[in-house]
Amino acid sequence: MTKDEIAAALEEIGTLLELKGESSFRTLAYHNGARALSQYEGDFQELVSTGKIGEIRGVGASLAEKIQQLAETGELPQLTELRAAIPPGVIAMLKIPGVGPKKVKALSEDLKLTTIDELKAACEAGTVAKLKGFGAKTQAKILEGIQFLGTVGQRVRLDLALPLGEALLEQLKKLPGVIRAELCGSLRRRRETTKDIDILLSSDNPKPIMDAFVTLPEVMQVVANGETKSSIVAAMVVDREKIVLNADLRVVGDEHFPFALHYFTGSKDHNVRLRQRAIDQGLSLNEYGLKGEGRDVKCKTEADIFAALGLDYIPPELREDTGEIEAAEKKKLPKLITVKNLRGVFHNHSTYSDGNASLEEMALAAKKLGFEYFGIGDHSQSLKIAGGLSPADVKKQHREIDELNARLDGIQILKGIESDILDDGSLDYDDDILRSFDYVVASVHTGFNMSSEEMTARICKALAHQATTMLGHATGRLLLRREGYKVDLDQVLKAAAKHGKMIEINAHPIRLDLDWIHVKRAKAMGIPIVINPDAHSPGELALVEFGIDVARRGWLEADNVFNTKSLAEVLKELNRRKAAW
DNA sequence: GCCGTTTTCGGCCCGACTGTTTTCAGTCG
Repeated sequence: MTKDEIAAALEEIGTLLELKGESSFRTLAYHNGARALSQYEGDFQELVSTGKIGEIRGVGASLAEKIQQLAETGELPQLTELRAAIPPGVIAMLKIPGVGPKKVKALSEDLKLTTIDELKAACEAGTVAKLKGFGAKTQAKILEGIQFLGTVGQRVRLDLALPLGEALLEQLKKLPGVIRAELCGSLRRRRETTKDIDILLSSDNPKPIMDAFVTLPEVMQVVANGETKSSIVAAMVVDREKIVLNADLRVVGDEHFPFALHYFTGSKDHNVRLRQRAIDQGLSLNEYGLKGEGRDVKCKTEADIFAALGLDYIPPELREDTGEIEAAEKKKLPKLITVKNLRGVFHNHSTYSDGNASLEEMALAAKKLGFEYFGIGDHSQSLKIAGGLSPADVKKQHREIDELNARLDGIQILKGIESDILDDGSLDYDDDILRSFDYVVASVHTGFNMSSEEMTARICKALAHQATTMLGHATGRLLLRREGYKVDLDQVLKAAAKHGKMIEINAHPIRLDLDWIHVKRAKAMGIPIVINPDAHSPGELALVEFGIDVARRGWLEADNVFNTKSLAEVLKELNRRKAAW
């Protein structure tokens, strides 16, 4: 077993033990061990062969033995037994918001429920409410949660789906007879979540390619295996999670490739509009070609298709029928930002709060990515659970930053804070301390159940505060896990514009908040956007790439994004803001 | 199950919130 597969197995044991009612400290040890293992950057095979797995911090004698066994045999009796004792449907119940291990244990043991469907039926019959510790409200909340899961379906986050899609694509590209191959669909458009993987390739000899596709190591199940289209269920461990997705492969002759690429990239709405445009010009567009009366319009690339229809090339991220065709016609498409435009980041954490690396380690990692500046934005004092900084901690951190800036070359650390927006909309320190920061990221972490009116007023008040530089994760959503708090984002955008504040695209792939639709609105209102990784470890700094995807989907150019500016320009602007306070 | 220049036993980020209770359990971040 690979390191990541073992980490996933430990994660699974931890979860299964939770459902059996094990001590939370013991189950936490499995989850911690899994994370420690997956983040280990040295040579894992060497650790296995020399029996030194226990040297990883967070892995003790017991876990080391289990890891060793999994690495050598791929099996562990403990895991096999746990899996046999707890049905997958019971584990799935954990995904219902508001339902944790204790509730699942009661539902599965006392009511003998084994699937979400059975749970739904039990709620509708009213039997759940009669269970000790449960009640009418809990029962209603569970039903609501199940409905939420239903609307989410089996979607998978971009950062988890992409590695699986790319793994399949790379293997296909190596096969003999493949001329061109690309990911299509929502993965190519870089949507936040995806429900299947679409792959297109061109070849003159599809049969052997199809046969190879349905026997790739990631294949769990073959759904269809034809000449031009095959479907599989594919699985891969990504970031300690087992990702399962449908994957479709379509093979076309190379002369059809650009048309099929455009067709299967979508979106559907974009395609409908483009086909209509073709009809208006006396042409007909489908996945096999662009045809006029008795003639084919030859196209070698997608750009040729757009050109034939009188349009500039439209990047996949913009193909949502939100005005891109009109803009392409007028040659007014944005020159989209790329990850190379970023010169620094502002919202990151260190061991001062809930990050897992020191300030210096984080700053050096930022330098390695080519950044000129690294802004720290640890949590503020009231967020105790995340190790929020007391005023004394702030002073200590600032002294360390001064010392590091004197010592380090090629990277400047900026003194920021992620200040909680308190329930009444005020910030989390008094003005004297707030003045000691170069900038303030204001974010909501508590009181998610407020009404939309209250939450909107709360955030708008924080935006009116002179110390606030930018708004962090605007809705607090966690993709496929938790809806954001209720807030009127249009009012928030108005307040940001009025007070000259920036808004963050939180690039962490579980958030991607502000979403691309509101990013586009923010751009139209002249609000500067900041792309922040919200990194809690050095490796997470690279997550900015997912923020770039959102920015591109929101039509942003480099000029619209504050952290494309040089260190000198950034300092000048931050100082200007402080001077105006 | 992990960890330790105060500990090899006894802790383990901890407080808010909700819904169930009548003093607390479960969930969340």
